[in-house]
Amino acid sequence: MTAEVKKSRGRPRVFDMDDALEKALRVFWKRGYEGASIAELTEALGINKPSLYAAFGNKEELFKKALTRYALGPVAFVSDVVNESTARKVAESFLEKAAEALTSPKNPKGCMIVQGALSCGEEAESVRNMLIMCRNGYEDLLAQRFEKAKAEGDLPDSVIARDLAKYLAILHQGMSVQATSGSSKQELLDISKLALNAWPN
Amino acid sequence: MTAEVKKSRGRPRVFDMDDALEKALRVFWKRGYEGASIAELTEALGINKPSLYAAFGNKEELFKKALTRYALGPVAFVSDVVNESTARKVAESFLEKAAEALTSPKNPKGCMIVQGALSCGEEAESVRNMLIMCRNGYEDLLAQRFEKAKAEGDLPDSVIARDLAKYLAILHQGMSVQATSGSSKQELLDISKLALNAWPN
DNA sequence: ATATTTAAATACCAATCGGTACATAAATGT
DNA sequence: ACATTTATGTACCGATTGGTATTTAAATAT
Repeated sequence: MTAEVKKSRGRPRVFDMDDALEKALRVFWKRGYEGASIAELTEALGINKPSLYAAFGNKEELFKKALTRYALGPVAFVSDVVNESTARKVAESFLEKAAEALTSPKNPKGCMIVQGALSCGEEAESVRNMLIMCRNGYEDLLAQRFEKAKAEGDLPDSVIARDLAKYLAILHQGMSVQATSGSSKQELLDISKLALNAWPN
Repeated sequence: MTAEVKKSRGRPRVFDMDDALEKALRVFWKRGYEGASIAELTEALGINKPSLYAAFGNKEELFKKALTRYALGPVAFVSDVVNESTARKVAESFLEKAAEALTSPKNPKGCMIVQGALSCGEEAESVRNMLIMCRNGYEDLLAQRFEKAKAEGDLPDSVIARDLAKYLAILHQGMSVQATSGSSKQELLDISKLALNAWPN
């Protein structure tokens, strides 16, 4: 049995909401929240404005939905890497996956959570704050993982888990900027290797 | 003798161009290029639109002038630190000055060259490219300094100067994002210290 | 068949965007 | 005194912004 039960009442939607959201995600990813106009979005989705508003609410809600999709897709690796067996491997894996994701030729360069609304007008402040929470969120995830590593004796007691997490977050965010400046995956991998020389024993 | 010779012909300008440019800089610094509207700029400068256009050309030219001022002011430290006596001291000084500049309570958080137009609409692409060139510019400056250090025997031949420069650039750019996410100067200094553990002997 | 439900397409909205025409005010040159 | 030059303030420009009202089309329920 295919799961799709389509006994919907009225006129059927002519576009696929999942496809549309993916397309919207890529516009926001490339342009940022402010830089993505409704006109560019509707053109990319191949639908008219009223359809977009009916399906997704408004621009901010569309962005939120795209962001959720982004978190579950292109940056899902963040929640994966904390399952690595050692703190060192978490860091290595995190940076490697980041270098890959930030420079993939299939996608816009850089990270949507970093670049989506770093500086913006007043009307985009709520989106900016959303992204700040996202960034702090994955940093916290890493910090918790490194706390665990300390408890397990995988990391010395002397290290500060939060510092390691923030170090990785800074590297990721800096690499995101670099990716939009033209750095290649290999360059980012080289710097990742260099950066890991700072890792505690 | 005060240098000001004011035998200007027509009606005198009622505002100080230097003050105005400083105010414009701070608006762009906080809001980014797209996020700063002409309305917000004229309000901050305390002048009317025609005065702004007469004095500075248009929005993009005003941004360029503000950017030049920014480069000569808040981020002049980049050209200073390369005069440190050793590569290690260059790196230490660079990161310390960056942490200070990015979190100063007197200024908007973060770096205008990093955040001014990371993601943007099509009409701001030229500004985006300007900022990319700025970022690559100071990275090049550091790379040259580290090449010199290698030639002097201050750094081992095995290190790649460009990698060290890019590492510092990534740290700076990541720290800029962190500053806008709420990180304090002390936090950034702590991470800087940690990051320097990766420095070659 | 017909009523009901939902989506599509067109056309429109006020507000804001960056940018200017134009008349007036304030200075200097002759 | 008067022409010239430059800046100011008001009022305006077309284009674009995010967002809707309204009509029409396409499906199901009865």
